[in-house]
Amino acid sequence: MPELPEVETVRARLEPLLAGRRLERVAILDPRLTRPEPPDAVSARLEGRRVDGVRRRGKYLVIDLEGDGHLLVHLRMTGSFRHTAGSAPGADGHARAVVELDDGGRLVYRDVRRFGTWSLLERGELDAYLGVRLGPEPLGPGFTAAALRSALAGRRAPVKAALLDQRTVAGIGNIYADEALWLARLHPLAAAGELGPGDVARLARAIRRVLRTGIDRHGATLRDYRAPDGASGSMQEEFRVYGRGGAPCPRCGTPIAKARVAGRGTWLCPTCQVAPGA
DNA sequence: AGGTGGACCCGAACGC
DNA sequence: TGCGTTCGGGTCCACC
Repeated sequence: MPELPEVETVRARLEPLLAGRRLERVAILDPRLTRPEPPDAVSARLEGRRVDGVRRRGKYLVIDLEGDGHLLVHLRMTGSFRHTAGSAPGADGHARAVVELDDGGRLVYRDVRRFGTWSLLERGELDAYLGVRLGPEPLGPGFTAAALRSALAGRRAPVKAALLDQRTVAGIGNIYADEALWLARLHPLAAAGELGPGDVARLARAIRRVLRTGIDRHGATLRDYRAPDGASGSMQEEFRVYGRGGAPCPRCGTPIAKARVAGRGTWLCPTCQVAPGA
């Protein structure tokens, strides 16, 4: 659900609301959110600090705080922010945290399934934390066909499993993995390490293209995902295979098939996406 | 060592 | 209609 394009959309909307603001009051309503840190300890360290900016790395939101602190937010499946200019009600049963800003604005963090996480990292901890978890940014200069080729080399896992591994490349989830593999005409079960240089080059291009389109469309709103102003994305209208079992492949008309790969629902065109060994 | 599958969570969709 | 069951999805972790 929130994958790179959705998180980037949230980042872009959050940045102007938060940059330069001071966090006056922070109420963490669900202790799961900051686990294993006690919620009161985290809110005490957040209160009174100014926000320097809001960045994104993979699917993580990085809220930079004065004094080299970083609030690292992962929305997982259903996390979302909702901003109101005044201290309007807003906090329903799924609110997990409420932040009051020094301009009178209020930010409510909601998360129906409670998988999302807030981690407050201090000086020097951020790079180590992200470094062991994330590969290159797919839209940054470090993500080239050669880089992807070396990340996939020798791996026997299905290429889809490798794409879902955030250390291969950061920010791809189930939806954009299926879309990128369709665009690159690769079967999700193809062994990652056995793709040819041309396959990998097509895949790298396809990844960048589906993610850029996702950002242009402000993400995909299937159920829960919303931007902080409540707006929906429209990327779901651009899906070629994801969730479209039985519909004709936009390239060849063959009905889209549904399979299970790496434990995930997987949609593909059985004609244009070449099966392994075929 | 690298890959796989279950746990976590809960609303929605599904099946009888 | 109403109830119980299954599904999904990102990441971590135990297991193979």
